[in-house]
Amino acid sequence: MAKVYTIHDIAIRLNISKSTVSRALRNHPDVSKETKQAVFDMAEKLNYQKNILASNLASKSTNLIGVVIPEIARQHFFAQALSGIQKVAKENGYIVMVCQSNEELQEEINQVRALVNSRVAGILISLSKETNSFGHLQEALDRNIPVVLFDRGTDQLEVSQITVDDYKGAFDITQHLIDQGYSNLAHLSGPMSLSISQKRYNGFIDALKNNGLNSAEAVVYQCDNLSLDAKEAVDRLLSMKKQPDAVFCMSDYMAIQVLKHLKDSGLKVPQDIAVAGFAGDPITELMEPQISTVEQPAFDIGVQAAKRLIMEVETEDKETLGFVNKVLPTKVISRSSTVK
Amino acid sequence: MAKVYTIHDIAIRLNISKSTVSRALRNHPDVSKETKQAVFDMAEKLNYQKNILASNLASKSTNLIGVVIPEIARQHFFAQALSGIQKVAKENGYIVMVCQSNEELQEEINQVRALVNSRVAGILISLSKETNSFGHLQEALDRNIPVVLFDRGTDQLEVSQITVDDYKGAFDITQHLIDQGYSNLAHLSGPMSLSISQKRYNGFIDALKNNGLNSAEAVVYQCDNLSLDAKEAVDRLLSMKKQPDAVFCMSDYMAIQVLKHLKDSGLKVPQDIAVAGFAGDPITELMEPQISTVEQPAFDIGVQAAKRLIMEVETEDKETLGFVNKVLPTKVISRSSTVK
DNA sequence: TTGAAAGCGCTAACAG
DNA sequence: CTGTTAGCGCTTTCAA
Repeated sequence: MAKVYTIHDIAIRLNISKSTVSRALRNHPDVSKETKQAVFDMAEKLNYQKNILASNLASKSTNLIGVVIPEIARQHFFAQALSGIQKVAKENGYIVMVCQSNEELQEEINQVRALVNSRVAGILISLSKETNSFGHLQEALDRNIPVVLFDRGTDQLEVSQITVDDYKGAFDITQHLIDQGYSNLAHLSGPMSLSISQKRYNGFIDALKNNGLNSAEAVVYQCDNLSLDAKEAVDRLLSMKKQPDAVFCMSDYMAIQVLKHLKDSGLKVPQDIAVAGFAGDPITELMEPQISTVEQPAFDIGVQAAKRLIMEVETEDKETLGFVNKVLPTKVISRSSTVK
Repeated sequence: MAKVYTIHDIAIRLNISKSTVSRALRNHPDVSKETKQAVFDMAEKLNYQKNILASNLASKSTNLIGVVIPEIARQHFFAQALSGIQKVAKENGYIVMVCQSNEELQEEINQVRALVNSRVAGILISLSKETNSFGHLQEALDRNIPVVLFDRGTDQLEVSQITVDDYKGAFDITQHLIDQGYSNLAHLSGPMSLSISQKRYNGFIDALKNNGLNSAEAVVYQCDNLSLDAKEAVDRLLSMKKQPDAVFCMSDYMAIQVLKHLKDSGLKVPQDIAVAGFAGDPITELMEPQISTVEQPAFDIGVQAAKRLIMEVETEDKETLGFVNKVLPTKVISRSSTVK
């Protein structure tokens, strides 16, 4: 087993003090050029690796960023956002720890606690669908650990939030459906506990109203579970007296499944019924027909959220920094699933 | 900002020593029941949270497990495996740090170094497609940090490996294609630097031979890049003098894209040409036609790899523990993309 | 520009 | 069963 060297070893060999080595390694301004070079050389020679544990303990700060997301699988969005986060973290010398809440509040609480215990410098989180209390996040804040919400936010917590314009995205794609001549729209929504479900629902409803359509009669099938039973949903839509001619799903994953079951039921998309999703998952482009969706700047959300978090972590005067509430634009991608 | 209490605070209040508090908290056998209770109560009252940094530094061990995977997005397999890893880690009191190599060796090296620097207890890794040197892993091993490979292994390193029977999976699905009456098979393989590409290729070739088919003439389109240019690949297959009647893709993601382009080219699947994938991604079931694939026990791979790693971490006598090389079974899922 | 000394919060012998 | 004493490896005053 290879010997692990410490600043002590370097100091001894160079016949200087530990403190000087420590300073040199951190490129501290008041260490002479020569000393620094000597230290660097020796560090290189010994393959010295700083013990981050000790460093963090002594400096009472860490280079860790905790990320909590509902789930990685099945949601291209989160994977993309995560990439954005990792890029920014890396550029700034932070390491990210990723946790999944599996859409469960209790699990989210556990993960946040674990992160706080690991003394992360800050937390980036996208709330689980069950999250209706925020004590776990407040605990982090109380310990002076900044928290930034991304994508799935809440107005019950005073923290920075980077989200997407879910309302407008939903409004726009609904308008798109109407523009395409569909008039009897249905919406498969997500659990109303989720801010994004609410906003997308509102966008849908308002677009109907805006076009003089009877929003009260609009068919809305609410799925408390994000992975809905698509077959059941489709059967229900098809059994209505006034069958919808278009269905806007709150997620691409729902749309993919709905599309399948509609086709299995013998309907033609988009002739008999149009299908639209939300998220901009690349897989929508590979379906037949290609599915119209609302593109989100997933990677950019990650980037912005991470940048903001790091700023909050590194700013002494949090008071005057305040909080930011950034809403990024969405864009309708019109494809053949909604264009007759 | 809330005060963060330490064992010192508890000790003072209870008028006992820090060491006793430390022991009590860890449920050390030789602390009296009463003392323990008192300590627990006080800890609870103060909302004491152990400083893991300090704990780890003092004990020279951590409860961190580092995981390095090629990429999270686009590959359901890794997300699933990760879930398995997290489950086991959690059950055993470990926290996992996930890193992506983005299929790049340099990035993989950086991530492994960062993990070693963070003093992880062990590393779970699925090699990037570029990985052809193993110095970075050797460095970890030299520091007595166990490394366990999962899914994508190598025979150039003496470590435990948990993989899937790629060879047999490929062999079986090729046999399945032949059984269905296809005789002019093509294979879209991955980069040969990847053990899984090699094994799947070998399985394919051997199945052909085994059936008296001319394996030398078999069409193999090798994609150095895992995200192949499906259009180009399809065009090439279709422009052959002797057009293949079945194509076995080394990944589901490839299969999905190939399916799309084949259909765009006016071919009927599986009548004109059959398409099979590999991985068992749930999305294959939602395609039209549903895609036949080779199911891998993704979650279980994660579970087994994590269990083994933890065992290696916690065993003093590594010598007699040795290494394990576990190959989990695969299963052909026959669907309509390969059944006329 | 450098060094000495104290300490981050915890664990781990060693005594008692 | 409990306390004392040393650290873990690094950062950070405070002096020099």
